[in-house]
Parts: sequence; C-alpha cells; structure tokens
Amino acid sequence: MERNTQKQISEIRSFNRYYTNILGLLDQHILESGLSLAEARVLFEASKAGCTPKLLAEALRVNAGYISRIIKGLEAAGWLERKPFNEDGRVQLLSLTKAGKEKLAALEQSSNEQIASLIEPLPEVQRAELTRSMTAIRTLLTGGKEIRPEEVTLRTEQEPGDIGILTQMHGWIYQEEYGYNVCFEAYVAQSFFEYMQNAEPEKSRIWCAEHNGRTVGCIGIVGRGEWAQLRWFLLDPLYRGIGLGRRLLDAALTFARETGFHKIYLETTDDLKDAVRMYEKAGFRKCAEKPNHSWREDLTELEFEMEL
Amino acid sequence: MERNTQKQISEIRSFNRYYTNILGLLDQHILESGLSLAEARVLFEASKAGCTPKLLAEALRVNAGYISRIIKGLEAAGWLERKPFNEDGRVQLLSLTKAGKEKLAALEQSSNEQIASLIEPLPEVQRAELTRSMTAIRTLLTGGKEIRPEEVTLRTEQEPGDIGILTQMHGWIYQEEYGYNVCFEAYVAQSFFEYMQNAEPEKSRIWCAEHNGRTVGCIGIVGRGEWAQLRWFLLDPLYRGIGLGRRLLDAALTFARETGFHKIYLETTDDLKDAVRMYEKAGFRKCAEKPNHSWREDLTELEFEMEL
DNA sequence: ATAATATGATTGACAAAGGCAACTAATTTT
DNA sequence: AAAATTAGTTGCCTTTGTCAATCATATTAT
Repeated sequence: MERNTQKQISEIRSFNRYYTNILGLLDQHILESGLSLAEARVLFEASKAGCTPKLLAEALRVNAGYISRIIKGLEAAGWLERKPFNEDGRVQLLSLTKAGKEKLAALEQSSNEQIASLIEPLPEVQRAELTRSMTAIRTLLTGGKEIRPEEVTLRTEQEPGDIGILTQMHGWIYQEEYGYNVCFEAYVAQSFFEYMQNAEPEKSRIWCAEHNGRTVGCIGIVGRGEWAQLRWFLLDPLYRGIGLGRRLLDAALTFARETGFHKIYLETTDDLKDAVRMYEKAGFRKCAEKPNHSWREDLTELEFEMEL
Repeated sequence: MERNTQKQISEIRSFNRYYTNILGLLDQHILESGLSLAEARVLFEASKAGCTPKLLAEALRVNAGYISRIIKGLEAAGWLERKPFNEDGRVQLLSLTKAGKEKLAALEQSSNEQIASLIEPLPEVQRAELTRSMTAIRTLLTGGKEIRPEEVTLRTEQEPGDIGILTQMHGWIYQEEYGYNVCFEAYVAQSFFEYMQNAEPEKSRIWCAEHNGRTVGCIGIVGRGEWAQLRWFLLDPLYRGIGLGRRLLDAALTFARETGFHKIYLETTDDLKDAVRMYEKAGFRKCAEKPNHSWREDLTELEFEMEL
C-alpha cells in the first residue's frame, strides 16, 4: 500500500473516532426528551410516507423483533398508529398521530437549537466550509447516488476563488477521465486568464453549478465580435445524468440569445461523447474537424456552430 | 434565524444521520473480532501511555462501573494489565500485555483494510477531497485546538487552483478580521495575476502551508530587480500560534538569501499587529508610513525593509 | 387448485450493555 | 484527627437488543 493511501486511511480513522464522540454528544439531548435513541429514530423515520416495520428495521439496522416492540411502545404512548396495507395483508403502514408529530417537532426543534449552538461561534465562512465539507463527504462516499438535483444551484461567477477552482476542476477531470496531460491544464488556466483580462463583461459570462457551496460544474459564454463562443462546459462526474448539464447549457444559450448574438460556436474534442451529444441535441452542428495531439495522442479537435 | 443558517443546520443534521450509519457499518467488523465496541475502544485507549480507568470513563463517556467490568474482562483475557501508580495509591495504570498489543494490531489491521476498501473505488482526487474535508470538519469544530503542527506541510505553489484558493483566503480573512472591503480582494487578485504574468520564475516563489490537503497559509517572494519583495504572508486564524508563521517566513527569507538578493522589502498595514511583530523579530525595520483609505477607514500603510 | 415456500410481523426467552448507588481504600481539606 | 473528596469495585437493576418459534398472508411450483 502506498504511503499516501496509508496517510489517508489514518486521517479517515482519526476523523471517525472524533465524529463518534461528536455524534454521541449530540445524541444526549434526545435521551433527555424521554425517548431512547432508537425510538427517536423510529419517530423520525415514521414521519416519512409509506413507512413500515420492515423498512424501519432496515433503516435502523436492528432486528425486526426489537422494532416491533418499539412500535408497540410508541403506539401505546399515542405517538404512532398503524393501518393495514391494502395491497398486502402482511404489511402495516405506520404514521405519526397528531401528538406524535408534535413530539417529533419538539425533538427537531431541540436538535436544531443544538446544532445552531454548535456553529454559533464560527464565522460565516467557516460555517460554509463546514457544510461544504459535509456535502463533499456524503457525495463522495455515496458515489453521488443521493444527490438531489434541486439542491444544485447555478450562479454566475463572481467570487475571487472561482477561477482557481474551475481551473483545478478542469485539470483533474480531464486528467482523470481522458488522460490529458498537464499542457491541457495550462491551456485552461490561460483561457480563464484571458477571460479575466479581456472579456467584455456584458457580453461574456461564466456560470458555476454549486452543491451546498461546492463547485461541481461550469459553463461560459465569451463574446467574440459577432460570435458567441461557448466554453468551459464541464461537470464533476458524480453530478452527471441528473439534468445539470442541460440546465447549464440552457443558461448559457439563453444568455447568448438575450445578449443579441446570432451565431455561436464551440471547440471540443471527439472523446467528449456525452458533451457532443448534448451539443447536437441543443442544435449545434459540426463544422470542422482536425487532429490535435497537444494534450494526448489520437485526439481530434471538433468545432461546432449554430444559429441562435 | 436566518434562512442561510437554517439550511446549514439541515445539512449538518442530514450529514449526521448519514454518518451515523457509516460509523455503524464500519463498527460491525469489530464485533466480528469477538470484542464489543466498548472493549475495542478500551483496548485502543489503553495503548496510550498513562491510561487509567478514570480517563477511560471520560474518554468513552460511560460510567466508571462499566469500565471497571470491561477492564476485568480484558485482564482475564490476558490483554490488559494494571499496575499501581506510585504517586497515588487509589489510581491504577493500565497497559496492554504483549497479547493485547497483538490483538489491537489485528484490530487496527482489519480497520485499515476496511477503510481501504471504502476508498478503493475513488480516484485519487476524490480521496484527497474526502480526507481534506474530514480535516476541515475536525479543525473547524475543535476551533483548531487539535492541530498537530507537524501535520502542516509547506510546499511551493504549483497546482493550477492554488492562486484561486489563495485569493479567496486573502479575501475572507481580511474581510472577517479587519473589515477590509471588496476592493482589497480585487487588489489581491490583481497582485496574483501580475505574479503569474510577469514574475521571473527563478527569482520569485510562493509557498502554501497545507494541512492534509487544505491550504491554510501562504507567503511569497517576488523579485524586483535588486530588491526582493515579501508578499502574501497570511495564515488561517485557526493555524496561528503554532509556529507556522515562523516556518513560512523562514522559508521565504532563506529562498531570498539563496537566490542572491541583498535587500528585501514588504508592504503591510498597521492593523496586522501579529505580522508586524514577526517582521520585526525577523529583522525588518519600518522605513515608511502613509495613510491608505482604499480598503477601510483609518488605515495606515507601512513599509518595512531589511538587508539580507 | 393445492402444496410448498417465502415474507412481514409478533412474541417469549434470553444475553449483552450499561446506569445507579452503596462500598472500600487512598488522598486532600478543614 | 475528622470530614470530605476521589478512584475504583461490586451488587442490583433497567434498557437495549438478539434469536428462534409462531402466525398470517403472499408467491411459486406442481
């Protein structure tokens, strides 16, 4: 095992030990509410539609017998009720009673207050980094499978670090996915550099897709006289297939139209299959094709254009 | 409560729920080793020097009676032994036996393997982001109190995102700590921009202080003919007071000397008390002073210089 | 259609986890 | 020297949670 991996493992384990304590501390206030941890979790899960004992046992990873008893207890306390499930007589649907909802609301309230006091001493930048880091961990460990597209927002580039982050993102994604060499990274850095220096602000724009403060995608329009150039269309691999590329492309094309451009072009390479498909679907047509070996062997540069 | 805070709280709670599950899953392999979770933690804690039952009870946050029983069990199994503590007859010192160390080593080994398989599917960039995020969370929540200085490394700036991150860092720290307006951010961005464009590579350099991949400080030398200019000396507030500023300053001054400069100067403002103290301690002398209101009211710009 | 099998939920019996309070022995305070 | 405090132990107890048997309903195979 590499040295580097060893260090990462040790940091992860150290984090796990640390966070076990944090979670333990945070859980204490639940016990003060008179509910056990498991009961609180059941109450929480049962607030979702279509909750059944089976699902609970899976979600909480405890055995069904225990769940059955917890349900019985919560039912006796008047917080939970069960209804038969029409489509399957074995199954029972669980739901919170009015009192149960109130109990849960009180619990949520105190949880919220507790977290609020946890982050209270932190300045806003640090809070933002905290939650961004949490989102990152969750997204990375789930392989992006739990991303809710509505949580990803588009904003136009404006913060000073944006360019750096976008450059970095181009660098690693193209390296990781297509094996481009470091010249590509330099080329991208140069292109952003040129944008910052020369672009006419009212005819050029960059959008960042952001997931809880984490930059996960981008696209840009650069005015070139008559023509608009579409550039920097890129998505973090974990954020593909959820309609985000479409949203970015729409934002860019809408801006280009509203700014008054009648023609738009873009340059890409033939190995960006997904992007090319999206360009074509959006109405772009290929107009030129030439080999370009500066970033990798066997690369063909493509040019697309479209009337707006 | 602000809208923004509410969203952050909800992200934190959502992360906590998620990570509770992760930790639960990761803990399972311990149970397979025949030890209970608490026993495994005791074994781990007892591997540190000076472990006592009292400390264990505090570290694990369980009551002393339970700890006493666990110790008895581990002692019976031949993994743990207790020795009287000379300075206080009530206290007993705990330590692992040879067999206990082996047991712990086996446990650690399987923990490591488990984490290794957790990150195995991730490309290196994502692993780096994962551990960086964990370090960030831990550092932010502990208010920096657990930073081990030897974990912070210096490297010279080279990655494409560096400039962006450094710009961002200048922006938020000066805003947060000294209330500088957005013009300052622009000024810094401009200064890095100029560096990238014009600096003579063999006479100029930027260093980043990095904590598990997280950029937490920087300093730079820019060659200006005869003179070296010291620039961008900055530390994340959480990373002050651990000798890191000294390390950065040393690195920069050593480079300036070795590069052959005989004179060095820097510009700063009078409200950066800590930095000014460090400059003076390093041998810099104030040589000019003039008001500068472009970043905030009541600001005095200072110039320092030194013979190398 | 019927028998065999699988699944969801419940229950009794039991084991493990862990708190509480009373106790001993050493130490510190008054 | 007596009183109070602290570290650790132990008996007694509750809570947490597992396992296997059981029942009722569904599904699959014959």
